[in-house]
Amino acid sequence: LRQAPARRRIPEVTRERLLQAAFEEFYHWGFQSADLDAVLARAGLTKGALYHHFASKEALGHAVIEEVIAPGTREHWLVPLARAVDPIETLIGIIESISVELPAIAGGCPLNNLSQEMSSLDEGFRQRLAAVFEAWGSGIAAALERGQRRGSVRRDLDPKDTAAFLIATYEGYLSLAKNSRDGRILQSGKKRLGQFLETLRPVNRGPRRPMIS
Amino acid sequence: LRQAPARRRIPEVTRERLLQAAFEEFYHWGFQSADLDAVLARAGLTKGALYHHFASKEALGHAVIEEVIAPGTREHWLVPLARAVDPIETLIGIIESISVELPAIAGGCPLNNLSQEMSSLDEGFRQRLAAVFEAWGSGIAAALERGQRRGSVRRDLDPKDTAAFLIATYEGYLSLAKNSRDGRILQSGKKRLGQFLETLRPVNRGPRRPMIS
Amino acid sequence: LRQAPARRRIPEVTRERLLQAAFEEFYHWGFQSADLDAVLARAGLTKGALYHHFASKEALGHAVIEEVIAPGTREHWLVPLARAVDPIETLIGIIESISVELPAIAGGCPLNNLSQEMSSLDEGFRQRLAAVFEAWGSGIAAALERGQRRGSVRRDLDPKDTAAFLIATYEGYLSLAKNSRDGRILQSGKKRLGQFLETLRPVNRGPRRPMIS
Amino acid sequence: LRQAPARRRIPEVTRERLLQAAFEEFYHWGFQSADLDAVLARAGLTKGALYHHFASKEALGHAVIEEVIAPGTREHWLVPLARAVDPIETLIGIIESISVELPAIAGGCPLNNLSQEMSSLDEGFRQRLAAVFEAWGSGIAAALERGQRRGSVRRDLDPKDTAAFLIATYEGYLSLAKNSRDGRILQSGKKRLGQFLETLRPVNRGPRRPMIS
DNA sequence: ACTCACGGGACTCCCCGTTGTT
DNA sequence: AACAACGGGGAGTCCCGTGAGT
Repeated sequence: LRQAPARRRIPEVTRERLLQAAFEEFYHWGFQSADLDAVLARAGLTKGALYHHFASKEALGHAVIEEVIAPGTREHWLVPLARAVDPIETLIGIIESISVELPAIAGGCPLNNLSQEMSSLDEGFRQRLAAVFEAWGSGIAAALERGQRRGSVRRDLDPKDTAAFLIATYEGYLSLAKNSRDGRILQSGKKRLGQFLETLRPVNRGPRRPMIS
Repeated sequence: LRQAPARRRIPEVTRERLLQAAFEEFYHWGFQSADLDAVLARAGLTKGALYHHFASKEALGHAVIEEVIAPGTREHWLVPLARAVDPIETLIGIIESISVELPAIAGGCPLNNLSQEMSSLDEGFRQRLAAVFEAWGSGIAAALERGQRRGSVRRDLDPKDTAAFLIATYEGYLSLAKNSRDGRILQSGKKRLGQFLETLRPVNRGPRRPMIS
Repeated sequence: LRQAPARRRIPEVTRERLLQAAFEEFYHWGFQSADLDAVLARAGLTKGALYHHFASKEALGHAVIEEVIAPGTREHWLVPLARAVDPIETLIGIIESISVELPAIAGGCPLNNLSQEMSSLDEGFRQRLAAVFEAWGSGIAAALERGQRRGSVRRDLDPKDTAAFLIATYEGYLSLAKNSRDGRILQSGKKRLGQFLETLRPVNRGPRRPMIS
Repeated sequence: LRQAPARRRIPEVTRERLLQAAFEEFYHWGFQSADLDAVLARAGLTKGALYHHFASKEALGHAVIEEVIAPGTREHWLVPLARAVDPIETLIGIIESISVELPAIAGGCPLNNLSQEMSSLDEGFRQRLAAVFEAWGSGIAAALERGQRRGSVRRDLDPKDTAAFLIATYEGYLSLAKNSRDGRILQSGKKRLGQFLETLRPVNRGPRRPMIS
């Protein structure tokens, strides 16, 4: 009549489940309006587990940025770019892979969502989010620089500036698409960004001229 | 020519004060986290006045979109564009006029803020915000079309598409600037957008070639 | 270009509309939970009219008892009984006329409803309601006494006591029917009361013996 | 044999204290007008405890019916009747035991009070209250039937109908007494009900004739 | 390491009543 | 006599956090 071994208590797993559940609730409701009880229900845990691993809701939010959102950006953008031989081709591939289906666009970009909501309210959020944006921009810029050195990217462009333009336009289109619930607007954005990326190639490599230095 | 002491019981003024105070609180804290008591304190009114003019916080939010945010967009973008002889010059002027000072960029775009927060949570918000985006895009597109007919805008571009690109990039840069608290990133964006707008001019009018059709 | 004569202001009519609307709202929601704004909407009037005619919600409630409920009891019970040649026949007729349809029984007895809710909370209500009950009981008792003098009612019964029994049983059945939403229970009660009333006839007039003195 | 200091964190006790305090407040003020803060003050607890045990005021009301009022009826009526050898004697005993003192009659019957107030407003209340009435009536009817089989109750009466008459008249008298604040009216009712119950005995057992078949 | 019961502070909404006005 | 605008006090609900216990 022994008790089943049940779920072994593995703190790392518990922490990960909390982070994942919190990410999903924050993503849907925003950080401030998210309900910790809903997070716990989703994770199948209780208050005690949460406050054992995190000091407060705010700390949980910070951890979500650092341990869920930042790694997500890394996997989606930075890792492929770091491995890329031709950064432009890689960026085009990433842009292409963005879903234009409703469930995806209706949620928007987690990073941008949190940033819009919290960056002006909590300095701890802002700095952590800024760090993610910075890493994102730096990763793109570094890839472009390597491309410049290797000859796959025009030399007369500013990598940092170009990266910022890419990110801004990308986030802007996601934002518009989220509100309009219209996949076509995102489709149009993907096309524009693709065309822009083509102009970043060296002149002798293609017939196109650069749009913006 | 003395103004009456007034101040007492002018419903239009009261309503306007409520809307303005609500706009400011919503702009700062987001809609869901905004405190109606703070709105009332800012407006110098009480619960009775609010409940008399608006059925709920949600109704107040809807009214803020329609009666504060939408008119703001109209005044800033649509009116100048409607009067414009050269739409490109006008758009460049508007872009130029954007402040890069911290207090301005730290808040972000009211329209985009509300949209990010509420469009996926409340259909009433989403539709009203979408209507503002739609009017904004249509206003730019109409101005570009007129420019095409009058010869001040290249004929080989799609007005709607171009308008969407402008808005997306504009909002994206505002978003990045808000989080980074760095005016330089917005400065860079303004420059990029200005350069892009120049490429929309007819070819014979300038030496530049268009970047994106 | 003269303004239409519109509704002439007839204070008595306004007061009556307020009382009627208040009665209906109180009947449905109970006094404490009734909403004065709903009363006014039903009456097609506004706060000013109400507080011109009544000092407070409480005063309105008092007036409803005295000017709506009490007259209702008078018309339904006292007037027929006062005119009655044979009080027993008259009482049977009144009992027979009670509707067993759902909309009627679901509301219950207005007098009893208010009494249950308010008599232990507000002495002003209690006294006015007690006065209505007292008049009701006295009216039945007086009719029975006249019947006794005229020979149409058994002389070995106490009129006051018999009246109280009638009212109690009548209200009790209405109460049960209201909760059960079952007309059959009220039907059964009407039958019982009718049989009881028959036993009040003098012995030589019918074969039955009285149940309770 | 010392009792632990206890008092801390025994959910069943806490829940019971909430139910009891709620019952008393509802009994005095009516459900809708009862103040949850008063309930909590009476129970010596706070909002958190209430919200932990009950989802809403409505749920608390439902629980009060099922866990306070229904058991009260069971103990007072159903248990004695279930054990009764002579149901008529038992019923007379119960009726006799009703207090005619002011504090008791001023409150009225908790079941009837709630029923009057809520049965037409909330279907959840109505059904739960109807279930209590149904159990009450069935308990009396079952006891009468047993009496009929054993010869202690007249066979020419309908048990269900007779039970309904008893309950209706009982509740009606309580209602009148509550409003009049006069114990004599309830005294009179108890006498009437006692006399009626005597007529339910078999004919050969006593000299009396039945009043109502 | 995690559970459960509970504390307690807002926040939105409701609604009675008042005031200035026509 | 009646209206519209507004004052202002809670009421019910929500939800973050704590603490004893296992």
